[in-house]
Amino acid sequence: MYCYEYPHPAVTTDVVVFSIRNDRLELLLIKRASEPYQSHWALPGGFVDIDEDLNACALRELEEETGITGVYLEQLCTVGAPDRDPRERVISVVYFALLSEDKLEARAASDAAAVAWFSARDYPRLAFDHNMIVQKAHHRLAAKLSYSTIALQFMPRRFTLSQLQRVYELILGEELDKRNFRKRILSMDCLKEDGGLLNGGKHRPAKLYQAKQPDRVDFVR
Amino acid sequence: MYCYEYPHPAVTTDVVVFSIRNDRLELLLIKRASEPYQSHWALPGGFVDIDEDLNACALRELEEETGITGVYLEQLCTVGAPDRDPRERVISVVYFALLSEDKLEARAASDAAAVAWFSARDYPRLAFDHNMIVQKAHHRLAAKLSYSTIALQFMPRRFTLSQLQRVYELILGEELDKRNFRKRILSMDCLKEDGGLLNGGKHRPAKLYQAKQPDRVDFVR
DNA sequence: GCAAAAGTGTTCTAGGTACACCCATGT
DNA sequence: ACATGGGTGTACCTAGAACACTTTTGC
Repeated sequence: MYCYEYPHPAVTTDVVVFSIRNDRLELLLIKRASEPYQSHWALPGGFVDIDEDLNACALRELEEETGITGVYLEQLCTVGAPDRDPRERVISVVYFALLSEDKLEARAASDAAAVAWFSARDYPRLAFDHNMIVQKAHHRLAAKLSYSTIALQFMPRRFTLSQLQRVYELILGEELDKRNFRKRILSMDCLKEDGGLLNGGKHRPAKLYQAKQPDRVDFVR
Repeated sequence: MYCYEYPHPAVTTDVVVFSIRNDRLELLLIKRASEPYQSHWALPGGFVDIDEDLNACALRELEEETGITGVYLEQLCTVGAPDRDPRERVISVVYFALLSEDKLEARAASDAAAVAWFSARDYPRLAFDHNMIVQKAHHRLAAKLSYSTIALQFMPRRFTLSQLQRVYELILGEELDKRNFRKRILSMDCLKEDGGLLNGGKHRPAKLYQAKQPDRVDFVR
């Protein structure tokens, strides 16, 4: 037992994990194994250890519950309405994480009840206030596309400009002009030609590119 | 005594309060009355009550420690390095608040040890990780000037365009062109002419304006 | 040879920047 | 009358938007 002179809230981290899969923006959810909201879908997350940094907690819970590591992580907001969890007062520090499909393939293990990907435009009613949180995360993601290199976090090490354009289109929900897109991306000076070509289908092969700084998100424009 | 099966961190809110005073951007700090960091300057803030919403806590602590109410409040980030407070694990939800000078005059009471305003460009070494937090808040404030109507939160009910321009200049730290500034602000469609004039000094009186929606911060551009 | 995506430039438009003079008041 | 800040318009420039055809491959 751990006792305090004044009541203390519990603190959790939750993570909104996005990836591009099946030609759409998808969202990783877990099925809750226990009450409250048993068998409801929810964001992965859990309680902060008493000596654990907040983002370390987010990464640990993500790995424990979904097997996923090596993501880009960014703090989104902190929610703490007094009645958001029926058990006790819980304050949740929310992160959003972005994941490229190659990292996704490599680590598909899980120790949670159930883990599944959902379309970010069509997902079930979630536990707690998680629907509102996902909306907020989606909004932030779309906003950051226009003034940062954040979309590169969705890309595998090598990719074509058309693949990158498709990522933009899926997140923004609108088609973009190919020539203007290439002009703009290349002027950001965040990509380098890989030298390789991708022989995809019955058409001209596409040049492969890599991010100059795959682990950084830079502000541009 | 309040006891839990697992250890719980303490949760606080801290508030970075900015205002425009003495023709500069200033910052409200309190002098800590007790350990740790006794008699160091720090951000106003304190522990979240167990049934209290987070922003309600920020507003309450602000009023208790500085007498200030009626501010614009926005969540900035949450910090929680395990060793940031020597007493116990403390996670702090940080807000920033903006205050117009007229609200400031009206409520100058205080129940804290000492309260004082400092230049946002020259303030002392603060308790905890508060220096880093203030930097972050200043940065966010400057960024939001360019894509929102946030600067209006610094203005009294009635103000002139020159006064508003001065606010922009003080925060950004650079002079702006008068004609371009007026064109841009008026094209945002966030101001209405008050009808009144301000007879300031030995020069032509200035038109007074009011914010169309004084309690909202809108995104523009 | 045909279907399919890759790759490539120019024109137009709008918004931002640079810039100088007259106006209304107080002293 | 003069000193002070208030108020106004235009020319230029740059970045974003619109837009169509040739290239290279697989089948």
